[in-house]
Amino acid sequence: MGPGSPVTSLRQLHYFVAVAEEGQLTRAASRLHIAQPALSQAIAQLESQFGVELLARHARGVSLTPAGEAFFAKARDALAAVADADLAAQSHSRADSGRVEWGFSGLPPMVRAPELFATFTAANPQARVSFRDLSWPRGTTAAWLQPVDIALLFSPTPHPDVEVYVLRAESRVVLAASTHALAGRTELTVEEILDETFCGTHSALEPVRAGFWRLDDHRGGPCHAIVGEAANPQEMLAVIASGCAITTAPASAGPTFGSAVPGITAIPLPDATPTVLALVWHKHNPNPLVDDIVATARSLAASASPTSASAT
Amino acid sequence: MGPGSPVTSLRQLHYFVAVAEEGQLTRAASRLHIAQPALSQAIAQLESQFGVELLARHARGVSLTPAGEAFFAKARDALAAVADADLAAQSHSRADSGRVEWGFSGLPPMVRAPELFATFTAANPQARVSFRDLSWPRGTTAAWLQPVDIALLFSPTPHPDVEVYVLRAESRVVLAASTHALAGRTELTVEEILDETFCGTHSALEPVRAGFWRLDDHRGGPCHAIVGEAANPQEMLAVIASGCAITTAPASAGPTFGSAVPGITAIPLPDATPTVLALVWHKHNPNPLVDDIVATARSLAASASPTSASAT
DNA sequence: ACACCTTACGGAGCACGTAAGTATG
DNA sequence: CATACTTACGTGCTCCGTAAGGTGT
Repeated sequence: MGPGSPVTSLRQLHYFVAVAEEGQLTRAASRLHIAQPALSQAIAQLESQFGVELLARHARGVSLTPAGEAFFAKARDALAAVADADLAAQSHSRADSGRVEWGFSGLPPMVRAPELFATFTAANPQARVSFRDLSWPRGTTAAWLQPVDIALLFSPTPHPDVEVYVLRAESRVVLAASTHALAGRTELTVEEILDETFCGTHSALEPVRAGFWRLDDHRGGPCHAIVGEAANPQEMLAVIASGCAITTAPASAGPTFGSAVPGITAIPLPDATPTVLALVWHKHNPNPLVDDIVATARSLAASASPTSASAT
Repeated sequence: MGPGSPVTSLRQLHYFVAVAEEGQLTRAASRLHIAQPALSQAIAQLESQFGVELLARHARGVSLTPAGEAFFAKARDALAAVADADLAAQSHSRADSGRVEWGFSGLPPMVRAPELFATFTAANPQARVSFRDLSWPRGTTAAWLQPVDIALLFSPTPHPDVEVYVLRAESRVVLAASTHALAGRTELTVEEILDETFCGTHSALEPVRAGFWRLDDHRGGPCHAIVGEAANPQEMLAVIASGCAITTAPASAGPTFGSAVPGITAIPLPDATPTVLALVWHKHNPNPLVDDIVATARSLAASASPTSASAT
């Protein structure tokens, strides 16, 4: 709008944010899959456009000037806003062409909820479904499921923009390496394992979610010992299998993981608070197939046992 | 972040927003200063990236599909966020190089507040000042003064991110054409002119601000007759000079306008609620010269009469 | 017949990669 | 001397403008 405004390009914003996050041009360049001199040029161009030094160069890399800090914060917001616009358009694209994208974390929808999935696909044979592994929720639930139409999630954190429909409650099991001291047990109590070493999760995870699987709610506080920084179920399994930590998991995940990874056993933990498996989706999602999925889930619950499922 | 995301360019966002606002490719292209086929290509590219029709083409132009509507809203937000990042960097640029940009509407700072301006420039001879005519505030006060460091504004609307320092209160005058029925009067009362035809303002102006100058606060409601849609003082003067409407204005503007535009007279309106002239600037503005200006204003007020000015 | 949008094609600018140069600990 | 950033230069891509082709009122 304003005459003579420098009008930065999105490319510059992406590049600058990468550099700010990495603290080094060389590493940022490799993350961006471009040559390092190209990045150097792009940043120089950005600085000359504004007439400010955004980066302070020193031998070990670069750091942000005050101006750089301010611009960094705004640039991240701007990129998020652009991504949001992108995703809105893609969502409509799927809605218009009869496609629907499921999000999940760990095990795919047809394993987590076979009846629901089978019933839906049988009733909508023309619908083209696709899947995306979302790892674990970082930031809010709304941000997490932004790239998909609907997702399956254990014990979702409520969010004003997100609708939730609970499919079922599940008891929990302890996952431990076969070499672990607890591996021989056929059943455990929460009391017995509160002081065990648990597997840690990525720092960007919602603390309340991360703590749930480590029994923080039973203990009333954080674990005494945490090992690892898993960002998704696969990484966590690796830590568990190595024998240095344990975790809890939904009961339905036990057999699958136990058979998939030879070195891991699942031990029932009946007195832990159960976890709930839920469908989550954005309010005002334009995709009619999302409504179909939820309707399918509702009718399944009604036909199975009229009071077993509830909506929020 | 997400693999395989279409990553729209800022250029596409600008183009799409222009088309959506104009409702026509041809007009949008001329507004963007590009040829119309280039726009057609760019929009087509955007649509093929997403796989949705954003625009419905018909003979008289284009309209937005539901997907287009959703994307339009997000695209505007994204562009605003990018512009915000731009302006933050520019603000730091001025701060680092000893420059400061004044915003104003109508008459420049050295006319509105000569002492303040002269004292500041005398004390900071090395400071390079620049000016920008911001027309009248559209949207919030914060958005209005985004492109500048500090601005002079009559009766600013409060905003949580904006600091205000009141310089002085001013009585108001009526501006009318020399041919107007009221032109012969040497003084008027609010009562006498409540039912006059007033000059209208651009629809995007804050209603509370626009109404103030049409005496809505005295009348307790909107004018009975409004003519014109002025977006800035110059356009309003044109309407006034044409004789079909009147307006109120700060007393200090009367002599200037009266002498600048021969066909206009200013008539005192002593019983109207006074207007206040204030400095406004963003909280956390990084430019030290902004603090200098405010400090100068404070010390001037203190030396003139210890209780005449106040800060909020 | 007019107004608007689309397709076709050639040219200019720019962003990238490779290679050589500079500074700092 | 190793690491990290900068400058130099050639190339390919993309975006734009001109020109010609559609389509509905």
